[in-house]
Amino acid sequence: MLWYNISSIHTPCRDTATPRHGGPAHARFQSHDHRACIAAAVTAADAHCRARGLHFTPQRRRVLEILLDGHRAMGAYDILERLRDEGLGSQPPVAYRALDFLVAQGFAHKIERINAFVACAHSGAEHDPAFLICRVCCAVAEAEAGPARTAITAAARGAGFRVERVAIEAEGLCPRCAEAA
Amino acid sequence: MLWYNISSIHTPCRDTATPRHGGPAHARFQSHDHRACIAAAVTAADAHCRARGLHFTPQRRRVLEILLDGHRAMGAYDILERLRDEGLGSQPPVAYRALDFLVAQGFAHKIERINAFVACAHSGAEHDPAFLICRVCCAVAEAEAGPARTAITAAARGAGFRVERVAIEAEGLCPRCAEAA
DNA sequence: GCTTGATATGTTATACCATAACACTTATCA
DNA sequence: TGATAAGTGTTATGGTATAACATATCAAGC
Ligand SMILES: [Zn+2]
Ligand SMILES: [Zn+2]
Ligand SMILES: [Zn+2]
Ligand SMILES: [Zn+2]
Repeated sequence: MLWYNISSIHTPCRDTATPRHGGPAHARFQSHDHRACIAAAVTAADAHCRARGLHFTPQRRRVLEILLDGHRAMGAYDILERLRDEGLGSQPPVAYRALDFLVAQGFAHKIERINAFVACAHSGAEHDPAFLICRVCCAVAEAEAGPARTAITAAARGAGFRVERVAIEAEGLCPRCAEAA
Repeated sequence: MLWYNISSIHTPCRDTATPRHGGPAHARFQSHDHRACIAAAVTAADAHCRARGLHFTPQRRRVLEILLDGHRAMGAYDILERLRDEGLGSQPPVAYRALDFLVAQGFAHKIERINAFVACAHSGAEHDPAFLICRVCCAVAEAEAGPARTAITAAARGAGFRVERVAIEAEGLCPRCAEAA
């Protein structure tokens, strides 16, 4: 189970601090080599693209690194801000194009509930993600949705609907906030 | 299984016609008394509010009627347009407040994937909705998500996460578009 | 009735999210 | 090396949602 925080959404998390690796709150990797974990994910993405003849361009790579580095769900404009600071782009389409690519390749996921993006916790391996979103602190975790996906796919088949993708997003209380309440 | 169409979203359904009851496409109620079905849902909402001391105000009632009448997923601004035409409100908060109320009471659902709202197909009875969204024609159906919800709730419990609400939204091909393909 | 607090509405302004469109560059391959 | 596809830079705009504050309405107790 991976925990991320999101930085800038409407409510109730506008004022949420933006924890980094080793920071407060729901960071899961309290004592791992985050630099190495970023490198591993980027390397995996690189190999994936190389094998398929896709262009893992500097911009796309950098956006993935930013998502991995933040280790939390981020809005497209959060990412754009980082890119701008680094001179890698200044207009929304720059961020959205890179994010579209990363999502299409499975290196990142979009969380519809909060209009945010998060690096995949599984290095692009085939999987069915579900997201657990804390309504108090806005931390986000990626969980396995295999059984739930199977259930909804079966239900849909009964209605003649052919499922291609499933978004499962649960809202509730993360362990920390549940304990505080 | 209930089918709705949505009227104004980004892609790929910008140009989608806005089917009404008895109209084309995925309307389920091809031969029922839609006027009566609207009345029944409104009456149920009225009773629900009366029992709880909630104010089922004319605005809220009218927004529910609009959703029921359209019999499809609608954006907040679609609804606002209707309200404006009828002299019942002209600014975004008017629509959003009514929608927030309806969603909170279970009379309507929000579909995150397409930023749209739809009248509940079960007159507010306790249930776990999942939505099936056709990526070609943007039709939307409400299905039962009980087993899937159970699965994801169990998975979350394993992570110490306490689930309160689950949004399950499947994207794929509706029967009609699957057949056409 | 009148006060009072809670709830709902009217309105302005603004913030936030996402894409269309077009010019230009870079990569790929025959 | 010319043709084609893919990626990037940039401007402008469209679509979604809320903050904030003034006003009105409702419900309950005095
Ligand atoms: Zn993932
Ligand atoms: Zn939390
Ligand atoms: Zn009907
Ligand atoms: Zn369809």
